[in-house]
Amino acid sequence: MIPREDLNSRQYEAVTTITGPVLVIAGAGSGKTRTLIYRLAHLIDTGVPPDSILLLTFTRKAAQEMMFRASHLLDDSCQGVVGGTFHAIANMLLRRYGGYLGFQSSFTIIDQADSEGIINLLKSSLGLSGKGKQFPTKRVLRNIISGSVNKSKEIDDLVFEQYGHLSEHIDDIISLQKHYQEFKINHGLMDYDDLLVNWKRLLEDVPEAREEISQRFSHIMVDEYQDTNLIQADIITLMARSHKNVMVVGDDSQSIYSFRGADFYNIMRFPKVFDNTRIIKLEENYRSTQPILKLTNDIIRNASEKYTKRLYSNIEGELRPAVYGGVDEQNEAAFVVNKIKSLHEDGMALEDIAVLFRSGFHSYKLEVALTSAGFDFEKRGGLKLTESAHIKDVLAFLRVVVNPGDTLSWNRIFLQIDKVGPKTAQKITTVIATKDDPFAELACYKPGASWSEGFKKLITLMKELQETGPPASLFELIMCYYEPLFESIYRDDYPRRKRELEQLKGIMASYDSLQAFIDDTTLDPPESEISPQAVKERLILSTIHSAKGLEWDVVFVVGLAEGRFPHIAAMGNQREEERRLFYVAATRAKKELYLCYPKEMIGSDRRFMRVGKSPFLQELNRELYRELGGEKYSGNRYRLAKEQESGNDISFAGKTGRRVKLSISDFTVGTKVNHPFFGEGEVKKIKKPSTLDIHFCRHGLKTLHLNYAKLTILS
DNA sequence: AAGTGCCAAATTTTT
DNA sequence: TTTGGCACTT
Repeated sequence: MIPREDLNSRQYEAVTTITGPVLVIAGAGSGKTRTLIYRLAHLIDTGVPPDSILLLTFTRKAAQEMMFRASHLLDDSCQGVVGGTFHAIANMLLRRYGGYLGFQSSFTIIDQADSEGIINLLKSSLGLSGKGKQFPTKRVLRNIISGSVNKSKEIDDLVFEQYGHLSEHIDDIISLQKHYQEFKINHGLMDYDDLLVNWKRLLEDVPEAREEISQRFSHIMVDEYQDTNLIQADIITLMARSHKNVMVVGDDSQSIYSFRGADFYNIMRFPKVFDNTRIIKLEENYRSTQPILKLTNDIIRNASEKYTKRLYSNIEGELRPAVYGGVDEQNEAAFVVNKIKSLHEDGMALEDIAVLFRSGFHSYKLEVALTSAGFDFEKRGGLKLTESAHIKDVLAFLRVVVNPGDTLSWNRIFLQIDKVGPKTAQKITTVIATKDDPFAELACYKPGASWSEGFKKLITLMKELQETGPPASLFELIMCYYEPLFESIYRDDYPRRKRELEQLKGIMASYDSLQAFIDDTTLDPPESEISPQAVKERLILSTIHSAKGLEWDVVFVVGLAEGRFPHIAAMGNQREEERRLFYVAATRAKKELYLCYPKEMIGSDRRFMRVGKSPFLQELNRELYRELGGEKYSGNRYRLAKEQESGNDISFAGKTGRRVKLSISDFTVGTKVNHPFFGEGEVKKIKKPSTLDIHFCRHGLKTLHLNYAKLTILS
């Protein structure tokens, strides 16, 4: 039996006494996932076979976390429980039942970049490229095309309201969309949306499959229900229709994936879809101290649309959250590094600290500062290993072996050959890929004189690859061919990429089915770091999106500046979503919360510009936080931090290396200098350790630090 | 017509 | 760090 003494009465009720549909609406840190896991335990205790229980979540991280916590609480009894993201489950089911829908025996799942690639390809072949101004941007187009899946009646609104000037292109857009769908079907490709659409189609159109699947999963539980889109909600409804053993858990204030079609109204609809739904509200917060909770409640207070929950906490603590305004990004980073240093010295484990930010690149400055201060960290969000060009190159070989109709991968392979450009590659691709046996076709293809040698090598490789062995040996074969090409393509950072390929080899070695490997690398791309479990004692840097559902003792949120957070282009509903994003970030903190922003940033025009604190910070009640900075950190301590930093890391001050390092004695009042951003200026004042006041013709008076500013002396 | 090389520009979030 | 455009070469 599983101990359940830490459940409150309502959670206990949800877990044990309720059968049939349950909707749990719960605030941040109220033990949503825990309730799910206890229910899982309860089901297993009462004799439900583990492998007939389906646990669904939205993100990979959440799925991993959930399964980890389940295994932690249930030990071996959770073996066989099926858990994962919607897409991973969809893939599993479609591989098994896809025949009912007339799928070819092999299909390849493609990622966002691939579908954009197809769109571009079609655009040019349909004569729609060029003069791009009137045609939708990549992102708009993507929304139109993928949006058609979830809310097709809104396409017209989207195009006409927001992009009214596109109305003359509506036929082009529709034909592009049609071609895109055809292209995918003809080449055995499926994107993320297709997985769900086909899953739903299977459940709707094929009664025997629906029956079998419903019986296979007699109990369904969904975490983060506010992140599901309409199709996913429909799938849940269809799957649970016969037994109604479904429990969903969500928090409307944490809905941050609407850009993907997630719709938190699904929560409100749930009781209407399932009769006799029991609704349970969990309002006690078990995560954060009262002062942090007060602030986070204040963040969401200003939301224009919300379902009021009054969160309360019984966790003691007096420390109010802190707001720190740095003079610039370096200073902001220095503050975070200093604070982490002192926390760590006081005995706080690094893995209990996290730094969160809006976008992947907001942490660049901090990453440099942390590295030079000797901290090891793990970055989450941003580029994944499988998204980099060299990995995709290698994967392309494997993908054509699995799915010979995969035009995109063929194209990628041909492009690697010297003297073959986009046109030639496409020509070969169109000739061979539509045939029944592209490999045989390839062997007969007559290459041009200038690149016949490389092409012959490719043919040899492809022959060898077809005599399939285990994935690891395929990798060896590919590398024999690819490595020489690879060295010449990526001369600059050859070693780093080489290391990543080694990593890929390690991952492949653990698979014995090539198909499984290909699917996993698309649905569940490995992080670029090696064995995340092995290294524990590490600080986490993460985008807020990837931090969802997790918690740390101490949380820093950086980059809370005007124009950066909320994102500059976010208006209306999107802006509300940014606010919820901020809410999610702040509610990750258990004991201490620091909100930081730089007062000066480098704008897109490569000039410094002053920015204020984020509007979300401005509207907060002043009494709920402490304001740090001013005296304490802009003074000595700040300079100290900067000097330590630059002392450890010369490359930061003069990355180019050719710049002679100037010392304070090289300057006198009146020295004319040049600065890469500010232009020409004149030294006005020399301050203590190595700081100069310089008047710039175009930007006025600036205080610059010698170790940082890339100054050259003009006279 | 295709391929190469260089410089400039931009870079939200994720299944 | 990767992509796009432009001029130049094959």
